[in-house]
Amino acid sequence: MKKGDHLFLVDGSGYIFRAYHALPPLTRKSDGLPVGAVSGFCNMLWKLMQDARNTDVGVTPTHLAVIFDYSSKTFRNELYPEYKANRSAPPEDLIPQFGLIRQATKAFDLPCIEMEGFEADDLIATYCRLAREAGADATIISSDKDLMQLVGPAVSMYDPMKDKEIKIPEVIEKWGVPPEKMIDLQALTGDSIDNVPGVPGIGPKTAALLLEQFGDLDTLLARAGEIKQEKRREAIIANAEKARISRLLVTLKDDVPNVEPLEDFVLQPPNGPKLIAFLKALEFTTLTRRVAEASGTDAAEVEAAVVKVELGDAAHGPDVGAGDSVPTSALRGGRPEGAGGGEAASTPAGASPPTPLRGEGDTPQTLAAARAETAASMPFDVKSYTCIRDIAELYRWMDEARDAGVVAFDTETTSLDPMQAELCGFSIATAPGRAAYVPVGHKNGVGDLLGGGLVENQIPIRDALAALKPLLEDPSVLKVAQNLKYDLVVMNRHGIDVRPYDDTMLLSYVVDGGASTSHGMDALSEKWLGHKPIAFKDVSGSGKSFQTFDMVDLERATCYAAEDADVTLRLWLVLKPRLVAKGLVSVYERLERPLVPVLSNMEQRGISIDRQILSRLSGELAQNAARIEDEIYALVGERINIGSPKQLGDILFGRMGLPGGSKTKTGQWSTSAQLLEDLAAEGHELPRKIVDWRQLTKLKSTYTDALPGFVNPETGRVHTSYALASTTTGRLSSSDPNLQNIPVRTAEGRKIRTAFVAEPGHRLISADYSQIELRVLAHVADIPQLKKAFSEGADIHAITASEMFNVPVAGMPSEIRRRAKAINFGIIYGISAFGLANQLSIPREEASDYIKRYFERFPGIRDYIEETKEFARREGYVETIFGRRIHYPEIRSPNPSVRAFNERASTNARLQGTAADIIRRAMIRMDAALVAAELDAVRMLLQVHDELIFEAREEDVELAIPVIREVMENAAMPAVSMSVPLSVDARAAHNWDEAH
DNA sequence: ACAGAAGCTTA
DNA sequence: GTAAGCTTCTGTT
Repeated sequence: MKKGDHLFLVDGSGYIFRAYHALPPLTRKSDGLPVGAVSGFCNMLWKLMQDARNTDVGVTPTHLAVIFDYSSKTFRNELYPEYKANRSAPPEDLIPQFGLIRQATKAFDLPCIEMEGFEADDLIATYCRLAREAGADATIISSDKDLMQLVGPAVSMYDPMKDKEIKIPEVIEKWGVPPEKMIDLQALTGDSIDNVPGVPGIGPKTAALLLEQFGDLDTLLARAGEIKQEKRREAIIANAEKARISRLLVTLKDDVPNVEPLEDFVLQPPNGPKLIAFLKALEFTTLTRRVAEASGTDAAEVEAAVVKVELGDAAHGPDVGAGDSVPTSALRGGRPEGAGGGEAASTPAGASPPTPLRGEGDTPQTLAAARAETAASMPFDVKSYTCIRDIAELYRWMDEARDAGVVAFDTETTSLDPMQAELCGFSIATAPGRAAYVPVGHKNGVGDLLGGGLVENQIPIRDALAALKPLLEDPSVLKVAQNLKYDLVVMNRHGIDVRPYDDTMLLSYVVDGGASTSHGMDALSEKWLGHKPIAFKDVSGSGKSFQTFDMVDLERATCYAAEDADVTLRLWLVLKPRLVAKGLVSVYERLERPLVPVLSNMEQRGISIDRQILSRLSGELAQNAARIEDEIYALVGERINIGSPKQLGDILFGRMGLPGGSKTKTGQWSTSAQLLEDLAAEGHELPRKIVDWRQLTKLKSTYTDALPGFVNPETGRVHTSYALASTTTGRLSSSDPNLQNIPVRTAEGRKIRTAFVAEPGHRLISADYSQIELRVLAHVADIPQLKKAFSEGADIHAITASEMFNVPVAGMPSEIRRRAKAINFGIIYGISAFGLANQLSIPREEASDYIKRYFERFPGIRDYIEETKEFARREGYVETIFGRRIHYPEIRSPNPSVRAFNERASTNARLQGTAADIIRRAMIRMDAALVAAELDAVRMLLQVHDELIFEAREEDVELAIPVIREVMENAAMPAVSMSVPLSVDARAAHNWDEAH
């Protein structure tokens, strides 16, 4: 072996265990004897060997060996008799697979390595060392954390089941420590599976923290007395010896004697017929075909090998054939490869007769009432749903939907992020109780992880979508979905549009805005249908047991997915009439529904970020934060966790006795920035440093470190997700990542904005409304002075100050203007003397006096606030000028503080909600206006409440800006003619910072 | 693994 | 004083 060579070491024992346990329980049981792990293992080996011949692939093995555990007794048992003592025998159905995997390895003509007294991990460690010393690289095919200590510049790991490489950064990401500290970390945490004791009560997070603080295990144990947390300190002192033994147990032995020379591992082309004989014996038809194609062998000519299966003795030696043997086919019950999972239930003919939605006589009102009644009262029967696996049946359902004229539609995918989600299937409902699921991308368990492996008898995705597309785009059929934007992004990516449509989430948002906390389907179903649908996590699991939807067996998938469509259709039947009854149709049709494709497009476009800028910033922030950290430690005298407000409070106000500390509601000392700033102003050194440290670490963790992880690998851009129905006021919200709170206030923070960039040859255009909420206030409250000021383009805060304090605008002290500005914002937020006093750091009496004076000068605003409260109390809601209703069910609460809160929120909601409606109207019209100006290439990317960000070709910028301003400034028209002009500032630049 | 609190970012 | 979302810490399950 020489420099440039690449050794692959497959952790055979680890692989089979992991593959077995990764199978969902249902699939495993119904499959009789799973050879899924063996199939997955063969697929994986084959793929690795294919890559070796494909020089386009970056990492290609020149040497390969598969390593196994020999037996359970190793040198570690001498050290610690309890090692692996509580490990139970492998599950019965797993036992035969150990032998099969060894046989598979031999069928591939690959070295099958094991040694008595040593674990596979020790052999792997030894071969890694040998490869390293020869100047070669090594890749360990495993994801076992016990092996991560081996990772280094020349050694990486590869998780074949997640198709993920594990190098130094990945180890740090997962465990918080670099590979060379993994041994110390494991010594502290122990391992319950292997019965490595560790220190009780110390988990990976704490261990990483301690190692970060003390450097390594020996230092930690020597200086354990310095640990601040009592419980932790005691635990470590008491268990120091256990930690030392644990370290011996988890340290891999990289000098196992008498190992095979690496030269024996040189990768040879596989022996086609020999391999095929084995694969045929196990009925791995797909892989048999692939191998036959690749090796130019006629598979039909090859006779299946006789494969014996060991029963009994599980992780045992090379003498295959010991114990009773039976042919595999007998054990596998003759099932074809990978036929895991139950067959989905199909509807018995004649069950649940469809209630047609078209063709009923009667008046619209009684019809609607009858439909709503049916929808709410008819029981749910998830067993009655159909799983469509036949193209002719799918076409019959498409016809049925077309006849009904309304169809509920839902997609099932592998991810919450619609830009990365893969379609698993879709469901439709044509009448209450009549729904079906069409699986198109469900996979078998581990058996087919690397390449294909679709569950059999699914309609090919192309064919299914070809049948679906005409229905989704049929102008005479209404499609109903819950949160359609998600499904729209997914379907758009498959070249399918959806129109016309209704969205039950948005119907609920318009009908019940403010009254329901969530407009999610489960909540709506319980509220309107009195039915609790199957929870997603009951189908897909959560946490460790989570599996993507494509791994869910078809029966359960059908129950879940078809029920969602059924629920959606019934919700529509209930909610649509209520929309009409409450006179909210135009709010829904003008402000909500049309925004769905607009946002879908914005999300799909995404925005470019410059990762280099972020990574440079991240480095700078880390350095500066580390410097401040050291200064803080020096001032405090010990290495506290600065990120812990609890520890910080104890030090600042407890031990150091700084003044002015107030308590939060849980009895902790408050360490808010405001309070620390005050202390800093009094000349204390430490609070200033803490504030600075917090700013730097916040910028680093939330922005510079997190944003690059959101870059979509296919598009190279960041695609946020906008929620249409998550705020009470009508604003949008942004998440994953939130692009509505990118820093702007400080110079340091603004640097992050420079990383949001336009494509080459393009510019970002930022257009934002100036003082939109104050303008709305001036309009709705009809305040002459404010209207005049806005019409003249005057400085509104200065005018306010001038009115209140009788000082001329010219030469006004900035402090006076600042106070007026705070009052103006206070008004928008539903002012209180308490809040204003806090904001301005003045006594409450003084704040109260300001407010009084303000209302004397602007009596119209006091009237407006009083009218709003009265209306809200009487009706239980307030309205924006476009008729959006926002409910405040608690406004009549007997609790004065709850009531006061609702009063403030409702006065604010009219203003914030109206402003939100205005920018929604602008967004809805924007595309058409740009197209009309032949600016189709100008793309709206982001919305930040009062700002829109566009990307435009350089040559389009000049023309685009006036079009954008025009649309935004006239967005209220013609529904409302505002008595105050709206004003928009727009600017173009290469990055968001300069454009803003 | 999850939930709540505290803190910080935006409009 | 309004409206959001994300990270870290902390304690519980």
